[in-house]
Amino acid sequence: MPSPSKREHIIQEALKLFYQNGFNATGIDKIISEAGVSKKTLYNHFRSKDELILATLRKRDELFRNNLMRETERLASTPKDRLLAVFDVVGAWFHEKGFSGCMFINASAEFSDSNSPSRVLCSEHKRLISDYLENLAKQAGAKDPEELSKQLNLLIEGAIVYAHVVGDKDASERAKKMAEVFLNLALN
Amino acid sequence: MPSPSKREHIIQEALKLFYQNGFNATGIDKIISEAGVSKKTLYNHFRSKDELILATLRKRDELFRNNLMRETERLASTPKDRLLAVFDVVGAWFHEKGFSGCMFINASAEFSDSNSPSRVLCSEHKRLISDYLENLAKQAGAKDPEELSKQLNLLIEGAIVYAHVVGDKDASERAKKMAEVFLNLALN
DNA sequence: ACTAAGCTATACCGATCGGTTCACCTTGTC
DNA sequence: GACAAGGTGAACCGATCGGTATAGCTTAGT
Repeated sequence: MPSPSKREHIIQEALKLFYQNGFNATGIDKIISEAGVSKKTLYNHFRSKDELILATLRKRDELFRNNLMRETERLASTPKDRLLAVFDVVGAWFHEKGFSGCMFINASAEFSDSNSPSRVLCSEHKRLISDYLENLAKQAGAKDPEELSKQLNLLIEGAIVYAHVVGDKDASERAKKMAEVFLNLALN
Repeated sequence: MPSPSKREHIIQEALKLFYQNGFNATGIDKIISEAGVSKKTLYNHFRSKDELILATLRKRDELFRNNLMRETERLASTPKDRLLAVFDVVGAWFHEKGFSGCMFINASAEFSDSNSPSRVLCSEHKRLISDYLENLAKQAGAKDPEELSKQLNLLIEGAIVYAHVVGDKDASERAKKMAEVFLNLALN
């Protein structure tokens, strides 16, 4: 059977290239040369480029959300503090070199069919983050946890766009201040 | 000299295709066939695809901001009301069929070099919208018009992403309610 | 009526796209 | 030591990419 570690390695390289240069702009040849793998091996693990993209997005979702939760819970201990700490985590992300916006927003920009597996995954990713926030909001005792989580999520998306398109890396701080307002409104 | 109307027509078709299907995914051949124009004519008006993209983005910026201002000023008469009406205008945009997010966010996702002319234009577009909001905020008597405009802009970007990626077309209403909070804080 | 310019249509260019095929090499297993 | 499986590297496929060249048609200006 094909080696799982090879597969993982291909996905790792695809992650970098797709994120840095986009999906359509990144060719299969670039990926295999960067991964140091033969074309046949790649197509042994993935039926097509589309499937590789899908696997890459799944990996990104996993890594991103795991990191978000881990860092959020490391920075703060109460649910309320954590709902604010989320903005510090994304702020640190903005300042990472190589930051190129949200990979799922980027993917949604490139794939026009909103029913395609990739687009569905993008939507799912956002929903899962919203779920995490909603859970924290519940624990914090918010009146309407779903509404609060959607508000905070909207602020996060706005900050990401601002950081990426306009280059305002401090957008997370503005969003955090705005989040405090709604947090206080929701918690009493 | 090349006919300006031909040039305009090419840009119109490019606008549709680039917006609906993305920049890299839209080939020159598709554009000329859709525009009913020969390849030579296109390259008579534009040195390269990059230049056509740039001209298309400039046109989009012009059309989008003109429409935003016109509709905003049609829907409301006082500066404060107009700052809220902006969210109704983008809400109507979300519900248009063929809505595919913000063309400048999409372009920023496809072009990785943030110093490229296209990316600079994207950043500029967002700044010009922020300027418009700031002007309204000033007229409304906001304490810190620049801060308020950036807050509202961030809400707008968040709503756009939510509407496009998640498909929640009512994100503009949530953003509007959130905007009211900051509007009231800033106006007194 | 002649000319010059802008147009169309088509063929063509080299490069690259996603994907397949083939011959060979390496590796672990019985 | 034979064999199967997964790997490599390179050739190859048809299609498409952005861009150029050529030949002929239409139209406006003098």
